[in-house]
Amino acid sequence: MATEETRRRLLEAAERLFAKKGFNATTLRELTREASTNLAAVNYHFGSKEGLLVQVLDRGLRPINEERMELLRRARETYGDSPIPVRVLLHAFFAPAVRLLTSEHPGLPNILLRLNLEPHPEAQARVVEWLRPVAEAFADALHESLPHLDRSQIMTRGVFMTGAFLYMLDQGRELLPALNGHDDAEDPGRLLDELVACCESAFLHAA
Amino acid sequence: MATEETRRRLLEAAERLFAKKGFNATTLRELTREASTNLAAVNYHFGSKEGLLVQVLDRGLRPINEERMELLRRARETYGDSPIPVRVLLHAFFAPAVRLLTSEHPGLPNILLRLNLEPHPEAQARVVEWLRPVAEAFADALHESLPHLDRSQIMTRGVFMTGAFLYMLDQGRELLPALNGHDDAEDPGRLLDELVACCESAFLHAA
DNA sequence: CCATGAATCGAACGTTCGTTTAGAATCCAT
DNA sequence: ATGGATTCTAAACGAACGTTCGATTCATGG
Repeated sequence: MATEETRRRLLEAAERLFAKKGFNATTLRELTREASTNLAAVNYHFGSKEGLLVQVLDRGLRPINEERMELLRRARETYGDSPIPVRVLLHAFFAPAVRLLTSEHPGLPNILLRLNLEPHPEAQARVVEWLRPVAEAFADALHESLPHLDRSQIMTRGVFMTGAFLYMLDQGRELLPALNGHDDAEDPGRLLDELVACCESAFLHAA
Repeated sequence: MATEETRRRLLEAAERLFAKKGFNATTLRELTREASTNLAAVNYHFGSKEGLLVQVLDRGLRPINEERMELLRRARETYGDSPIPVRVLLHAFFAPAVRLLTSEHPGLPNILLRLNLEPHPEAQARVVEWLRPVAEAFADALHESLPHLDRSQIMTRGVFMTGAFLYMLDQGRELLPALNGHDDAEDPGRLLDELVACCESAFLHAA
């Protein structure tokens, strides 16, 4: 058979179901039924259920981090040796994530949030491994632009930012319309603007 | 036997284990062993595993919400008919949570975060039921203090705020020290100040 | 056209889970 | 002290899980 087809269907079903019901609560029987294949397919193609999770994360996160680094590189060129404005840095960090996580991989924010809470050592280690260089690069750049903040404060606000970001991307499409009493689809562009503005304020506020 | 003693031990073991391993990943066998009682005790005292979760949440959240409303009432008295400063509102909302969630119920932020992500309909409905009047009261007060923001924007930033808050309280004790390279225990007071300041900035920033 | 390896399939395995049940132990009012 | 209600215990149940395995099907290069 088209050798990549089943893999792809499994990855898509996994992303959707892991986000909807959680990793542990998603059964391989349901997942493989959703992907129109056999129960044994996951273990054949990915070795194990957790191996499938790792591939789901890799498929979604790698392009985001690559684009983040590319935008940071371009900003560095644009601003030469002078500090890159905080707003630009935040935009470079958030824009790829907002774009890809609202369009191609809408389930990932939920999966990532869960990953911080549930112990999946292998998958967690992979995510940290992918994210660390990006986080370091942006923390360095932020430190240049905000010399009055020490690294500890930058990290604190970075965690603040990350939590707010993931929580908002995940809950934005359900909780917000419910609370607001209408269900006009959240405009990703508007969401990104709000996010960048909020985080910029959080970073710029007097220490 | 001292009729309340077993219940209390079960509630404490549940709060600790649900936070550490998650609701689904916590087995009643481990939980009841931790509470030095029998496997059947949970079903006897709480009807089911989910009944135990509901009681854990109630025990932790009820005092927080009561104290929030009390602080809001006092602020209303203090400021009379003039709008309550945003900083005061945020403090009234966060302070009880920070205090109780860092001392008596350190596991609750994690449980609450998970609850937003995993579907436990009964428990979720209870939390919403407890939180709704509080959220409404604070949203009203915030709307008076920030008339240039419409209700939708206030809710958006409230969600932003809640995500950041829970994520920070939960990750603050693990992720932050790891990222900062030292493990001095986070000072709850300092954490609260940072939180209020960040959120105030996020609310005050130009729309 | 057939042989070969990859891919799929049905079926079963062993484990673990939450819950139930029947009975023993304990407590308290009489 | 005793009888009934409350609380605890041990054991078992049925269900559902991830994984494994041998057989089967399929695509493909010789």
